[in-house]
Amino acid sequence: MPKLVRQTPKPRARRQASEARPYHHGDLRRVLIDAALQLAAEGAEVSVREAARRAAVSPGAPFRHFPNRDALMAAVAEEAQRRFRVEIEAALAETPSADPLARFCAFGLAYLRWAMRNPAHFEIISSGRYFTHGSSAELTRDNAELVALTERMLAEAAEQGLLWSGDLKRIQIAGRALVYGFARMNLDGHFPRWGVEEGEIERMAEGVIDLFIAGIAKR
Amino acid sequence: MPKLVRQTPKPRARRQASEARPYHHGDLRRVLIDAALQLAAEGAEVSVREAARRAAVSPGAPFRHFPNRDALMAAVAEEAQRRFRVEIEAALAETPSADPLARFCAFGLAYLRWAMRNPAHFEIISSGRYFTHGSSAELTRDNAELVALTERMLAEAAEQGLLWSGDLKRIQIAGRALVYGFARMNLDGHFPRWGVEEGEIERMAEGVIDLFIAGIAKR
DNA sequence: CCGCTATGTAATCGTCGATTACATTTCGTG
DNA sequence: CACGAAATGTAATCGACGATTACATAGCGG
Repeated sequence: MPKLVRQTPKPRARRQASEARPYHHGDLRRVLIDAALQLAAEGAEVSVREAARRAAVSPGAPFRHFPNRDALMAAVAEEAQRRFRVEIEAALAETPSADPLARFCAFGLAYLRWAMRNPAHFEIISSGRYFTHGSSAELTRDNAELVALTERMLAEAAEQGLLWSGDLKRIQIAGRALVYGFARMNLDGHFPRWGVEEGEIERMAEGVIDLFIAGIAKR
Repeated sequence: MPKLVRQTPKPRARRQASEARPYHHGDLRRVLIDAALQLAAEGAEVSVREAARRAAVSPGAPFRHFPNRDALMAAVAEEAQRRFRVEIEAALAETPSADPLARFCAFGLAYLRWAMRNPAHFEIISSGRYFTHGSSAELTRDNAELVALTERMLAEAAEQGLLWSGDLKRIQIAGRALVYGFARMNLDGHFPRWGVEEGEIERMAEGVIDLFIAGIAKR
């Protein structure tokens, strides 16, 4: 076995013209984000070095694209958040009900479903432990849009006299705490301790959302 | 200033008989747990080495008491959980109301107050990322007791006809998701993004709990 | 064609968790 | 009381990681 040799592309072996790689590696930034996303999805620790390994690149290379690990994680979070938002909006598009509470319910369900099917991505987005959250304007904006979405639903519901309480902010926070808490209980492995079986979780999510809606609806 | 010298007890300078230190350092295990707790409370990363430094001991010493970092974190979690449980029970002792829903409410408030005043400890207990949760029987038992406590309250409330729904498990999970989610939103720094001011949080916690109670109460 | 900039490599540092060999203290038992 | 075993701590070392630096190379534009 030859002793590990310098692994630069051979001097005059030009790349095939077919693939237009603009630079040495060809958008290493993108490849690193994807590698990190995959790492997260596998439940593994996301390290800059491992992402570099998967991109077949030296350990120092990523730092040309991200000043530090935090910045890579922030980029990963932005990508995950984008997917999250797309899925939520798709689910809402499939529920064009006129009833604002029905849409509120659909939102909660889509939120929980995505969180439970993409636990690692959800964690990166929401936990605020992988990077400094103030840094990403895109993340903040994306999140604010989703918040505004539910605000509108609730305001509409209030206008139509569907709610018994007029404190919309309180309802808003409580609703978010409910779905966020449920998602995190799943993420943090609380459900086995609570006697909730694996296959039972998604049904329980529906039940919990229904309970909340019934709790705020006019009686 | 003298150059940091080996800090072993002087050869024949026997310790005062008053304090019975059984071994070299005198319950290093205890000191390490306290150091780690303090580290967490400061918001710093909890590393075995730093705990060892604070205990003025070599980096390898802690491994005589904990097989690995996880085990140290588990011990820290047990200590934190113990304090958590003590505080909850004290709060309930101060609320000897006959009304089970009032006690349920007091439980939720005590839960949230502790979580918001000891964020790092709450995180270690609940996040399941600092150690493998299956390992600590004490933690599991402690938690199960608190769960049983709220179960009894709810069962009592149902007996007295205070609830409109009979699905106690669903109510239980929803209630837990609500307080857990609220605590984690605070922990994960979500509230600034939600326009909730720092001083407003505790009041909002009360409001959210009241909303939930009102939502499950007989109408 | 030449030089500038973007990008990647190699080498290095300090920290961490973990393991091992060795030293010292404590304790129980004969 | 002495001595050996067990408990406890130290020192040295390993490999992985994040990060920085000096250097090399590819591609673009004047």
